[in-house]
Formats: sequence, structure tokens, C-alpha cells
Amino acid sequence: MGRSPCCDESGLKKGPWTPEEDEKLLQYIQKNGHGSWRTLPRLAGLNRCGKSCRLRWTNYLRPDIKRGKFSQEEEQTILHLHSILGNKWSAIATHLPGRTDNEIKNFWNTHLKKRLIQMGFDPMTHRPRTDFFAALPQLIALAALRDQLAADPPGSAQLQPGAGVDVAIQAAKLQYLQCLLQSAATTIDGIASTAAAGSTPDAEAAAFGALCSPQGTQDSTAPVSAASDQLLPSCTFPKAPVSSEANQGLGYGGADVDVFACHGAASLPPLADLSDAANNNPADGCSATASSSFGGGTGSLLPWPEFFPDDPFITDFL
DNA sequence: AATGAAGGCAACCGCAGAAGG
DNA sequence: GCCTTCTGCGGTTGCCTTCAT
Repeated sequence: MGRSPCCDESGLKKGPWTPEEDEKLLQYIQKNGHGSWRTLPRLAGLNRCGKSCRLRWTNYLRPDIKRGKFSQEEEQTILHLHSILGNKWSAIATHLPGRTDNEIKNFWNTHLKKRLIQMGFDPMTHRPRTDFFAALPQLIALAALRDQLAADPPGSAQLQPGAGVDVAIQAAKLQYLQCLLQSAATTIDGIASTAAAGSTPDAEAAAFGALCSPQGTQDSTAPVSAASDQLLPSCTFPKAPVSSEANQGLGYGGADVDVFACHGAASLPPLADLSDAANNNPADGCSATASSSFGGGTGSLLPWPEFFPDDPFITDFL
């Protein structure tokens, strides 16, 4: 064990690589192979540490590297593998030929993670977020809006003729917001009462799982994992690797959470569509509840049905 | 046109496991 | 079994570009 001393050496160049350095590294590796990364810089005439050379080669100079935007398929593969493997970027990269772990990691951090968060999913667990306080500002805003609408009802006489559509939308929104607030309040009550009773954190996840369940009809007392097992009776996917951070910081039900339970959508909608997601079905009222805002609904429960259960790669993790 | 903010990405840092002496 | 070295990995940082004001 122990740390590599190579980068502690002083006098070695850091920072962006020049075309000349790239050329030297490329030529050397093509001619001799990389061999020992530690000795490579000296042999190749580079004033860099071996680590830096290795990184440059694997992330940029390697001839089989694919450049350009990630395809829809790649995006979904990343999402799926991340739900199984967590931040195992190198493992994920093995299933995306031509993509490096660094590239995938960057893509995740800059695109997919944000999209999941915006949809209300926890990017670590791929489940709807259960940390109520994280959503508190939005809920306060919703409450203010509800009060405003209540004080100035959409159907009041001040409205102009021809505003019928707006009225209907506002009314539906109001109903929807009230449902959201009620659900949140119910969840808090449930959490508080179960916490008082000394129940496990799973109860919180279960409560929220019921709130956001794609079916919207789950028994709120049923454990999430059991419910998801029902949804996936023949599925033998491994449980999601939940980081210690997620466990400690968010108080999740933790390690026994099935990652697919709330992944209703086959793929994530573009960010621009998110604001519409809650409005697309406003007349649904309470039946919409949180499930529609999570992009859940009745879509396929297994976004990527065509692979993995029998994949030897997956069985390695079972 | 100038400036600040946000996004995207390449590269660095430090930890951990494997291998060899 | 212990220590050292090497390699790989994941998290983070900082720079550059693009966008908004």
C-alpha cells in the first residue's frame, strides 16, 4: 500500500499538455508500449510524472477513444449501470467502448446527476428524494401560491372573458398543489410518528415510496423492497450500492433499497420538459400526486430489459 | 462591447489494492 | 508478515468557453 511518490517529485511539469508532449508520448507508446509508467516519462523525454502520462494516454491519446456527445443509448446505459454499480466509473466504462471513466464521470456530474436531482430523484440511490427539508423552499413557495390562489379564486368575477382555459389550469394547479402539500404533511407526520415509535429509517423510505409509487396505490405500510419485489417478481438484480454518505446524510432506508422501484420512465426527459411534467396532467388532481412529477407514471419498470440479468459482468456483483 | 455567471472538461490529488522483495 | 513500489480509481479543482445581462 502507500502513496505513490511520483507526483511529489519537484520540477515536473503540471497542467495542460502541449501538442509536442502529446506527440512524444504517443510516439513512445506506439513504439515501445507504455511498460512501466514510472520510467516512461524519462525514457520518452517528458518532464512529467508517470501518473500524468498514464492519465493523458488513457483519457485522451488512446487511439480507440470515442469523442463527441453521448448517444441516447449510452446515456441510458450509464444511468442503468450507475443505478447498479454506483460511482464505479471504470466498471461502467467497460460497457461503453471508446468512453473513458473520466468522460463518463464528467458527463454524469454535469448532465445526468443534475437531471435526476431536478426530477426529484436522489442521484445516489436513483430513488425519489426522502430528505424533506431539501425541498422545503419549494414547498414554502407552493404554500404561498396556494394562499394567493385561495385569496383570489380563479373563478372570481375579476377574470376577463375568454380566460376560461387559464381558469381551468389554475384550478387544476391549485388542486395539485394542495395534494402535494397534504402528501408532504402526511409524510412528515408518518415519519415523526414512526420515529417516535422507534421504527427503522426504512419506514421513511416506505412512506415516501408510497407517496411516489408509480402505481400510486401501494400500501403505504408495505416495505419498499417488498413492494418492488412484487413489481419485479422474476428479477434478480442486485440491490443498489448505497453510499455511506447517503445513509448518514439523508437517513435513508439504506442498503436494502431496490433501485428500480421508482424508475418509471424509460429515460429521463429533457430538462426543458420538466416543468411541464407536473402540468401535463393537471386535471388529474390528487391522482397525479407526486408520481407524475417524478416522471414515474406507468412506463416500463425496466428501462433496459434487453440486458444484464444474465450478463456475466453483472453476476460478478451478485 | 464589456463583464460576470454558469457550464463543461481536462488534469491533479490522494487513497487503496495488488504485487514483489 | 511487513514494507515498498506501482497502478488504478474516484473525488475535486481550476481553466476555458459559452451564455446572459
